[in-house]
Amino acid sequence: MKELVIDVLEKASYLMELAGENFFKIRAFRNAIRALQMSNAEFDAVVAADGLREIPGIGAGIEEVILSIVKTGTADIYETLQQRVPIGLLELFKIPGLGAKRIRRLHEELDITNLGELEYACEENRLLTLPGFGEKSQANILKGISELNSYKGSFLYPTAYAAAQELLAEIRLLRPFRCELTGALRRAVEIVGQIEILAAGISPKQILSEPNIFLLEPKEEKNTITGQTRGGIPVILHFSDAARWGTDLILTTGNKLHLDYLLSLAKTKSASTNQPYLPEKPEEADVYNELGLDFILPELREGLFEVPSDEGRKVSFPQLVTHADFKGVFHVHTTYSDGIATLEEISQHGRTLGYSYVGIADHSQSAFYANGLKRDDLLRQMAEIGQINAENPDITLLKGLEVDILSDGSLDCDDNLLKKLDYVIASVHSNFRMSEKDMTNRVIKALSNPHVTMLGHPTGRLLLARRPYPIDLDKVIEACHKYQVAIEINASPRRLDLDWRWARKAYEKGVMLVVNPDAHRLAGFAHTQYGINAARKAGLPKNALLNTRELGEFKWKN
DNA sequence: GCCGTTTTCGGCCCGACTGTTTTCAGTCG
Repeated sequence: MKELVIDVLEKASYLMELAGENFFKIRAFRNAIRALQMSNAEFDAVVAADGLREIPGIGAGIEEVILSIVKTGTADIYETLQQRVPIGLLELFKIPGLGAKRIRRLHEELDITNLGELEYACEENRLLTLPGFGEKSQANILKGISELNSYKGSFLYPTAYAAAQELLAEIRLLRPFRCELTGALRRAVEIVGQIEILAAGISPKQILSEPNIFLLEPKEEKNTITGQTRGGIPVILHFSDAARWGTDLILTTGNKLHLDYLLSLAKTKSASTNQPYLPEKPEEADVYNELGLDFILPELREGLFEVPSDEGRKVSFPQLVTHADFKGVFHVHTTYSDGIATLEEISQHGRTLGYSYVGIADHSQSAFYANGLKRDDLLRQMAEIGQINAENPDITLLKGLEVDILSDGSLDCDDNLLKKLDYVIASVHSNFRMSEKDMTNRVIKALSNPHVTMLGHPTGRLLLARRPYPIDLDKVIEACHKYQVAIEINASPRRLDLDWRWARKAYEKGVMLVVNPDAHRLAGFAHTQYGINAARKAGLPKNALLNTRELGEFKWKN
């Protein structure tokens, strides 16, 4: 319900911008949305207890709107706005460089009402006729549209995973012999195109006739059922049986390169067809054993690190890192900058999670948009951390800072202050459009500062939203090794940056890695698991991650 | 529209960059 409310409020706020409503009214809506997103309280319970007004940012007006959405699924203000502004214009906000004012002009002067019409107008050079729009704007818009199109049909891991778990639970109620998640989700890939599930001891017919299993446009085909979830995520249900469960689980888990590798080790089925095949076995491990391999974890099956470069040699992995190995996490934002949890709450939460330390790292001063910490704020925060630590001997909050790397590679905080901190994360948050060479030099210069202990989200990518900025990661990794700086695997499911493919390279070069939740609220601590998934995909053992060190075992610099 | 008072109306986050201008509006983080 909370998701629906936020969705309607968000759309309404964008429509208000396009309708030219009062700027501060729009901001009030945005603040209310943020307050709802950040609220840890159970939304339905708050509504039931008539407690919406107690959330700061929600007053009488927005309360009424929310209650209407809860009751009817929509609100008058939203319906009225839709009469005034074409809803298709909302997509245009996703194009970099387009905001409300320019979108409004595209609508009023070129009669554009959706993404398709805008693309067509660009192709006909009609944007050039508008004052304020030039060739570069038009080219950038076209580029933005083609990027958006390339994201279609892709879903972030957590979105697909949550929907898949729901579906799995519904199917398991029918008591199949076995039923498991498979495909890219089982391999914990950060972006997936579909949900795949393998079931045994149940027929397609049984599933199709079960009213509680929701599938949009279900189709039965060649021993599979395809369809979509409510959220429009494509689903494939595969069917197997007990005798060849292991084989089918491997075949559906993939990926193709991994299967090609397995097939290259397999026998040919018959001399006449010359087709290799995987042995039919009830368990996955039996198949691998038959091929002369140890069991390979699903996360590693990408046809990359698990495949030996020299034919005939076996690759073996050490025990991969798990959350149980974690002693603590770093990179947590608080109410001092743009987080919503207090230091006290974070300390308590860290203890609940069984951590012995939690690293605080708010934004530095130049991050105005995030209420970055000025010198005095930082000193005040450090004092408060000292106090909380004194009162809670079993968990330690570490004094840190996520300092902005400025355009020239200098840091947004002076060295005298930095040296007072337990650790420092350096991150790029501005001026992304630099040449690869300049960006690489910028970051390496920041790494050379002796107080920097970690490099934050090294490529700035936002999955399905923003491409990484150009940067020579080989050189950056080399510099991290030289200056003894750890590289962050940012566990936000939208970032997962450093990418696991590169994390493997950094590990092989002897660079320390660290999974950072980049939490802005208590619930954000749960993102750590996505970062661990990435670390496991990179084949990292416990000792590759700083998080598995005990407090006092950090050796930042030699 | 929300908030907090100087209690019923005034203030509400800022600076850099881009592409377009020819001095600046719009966007972004």
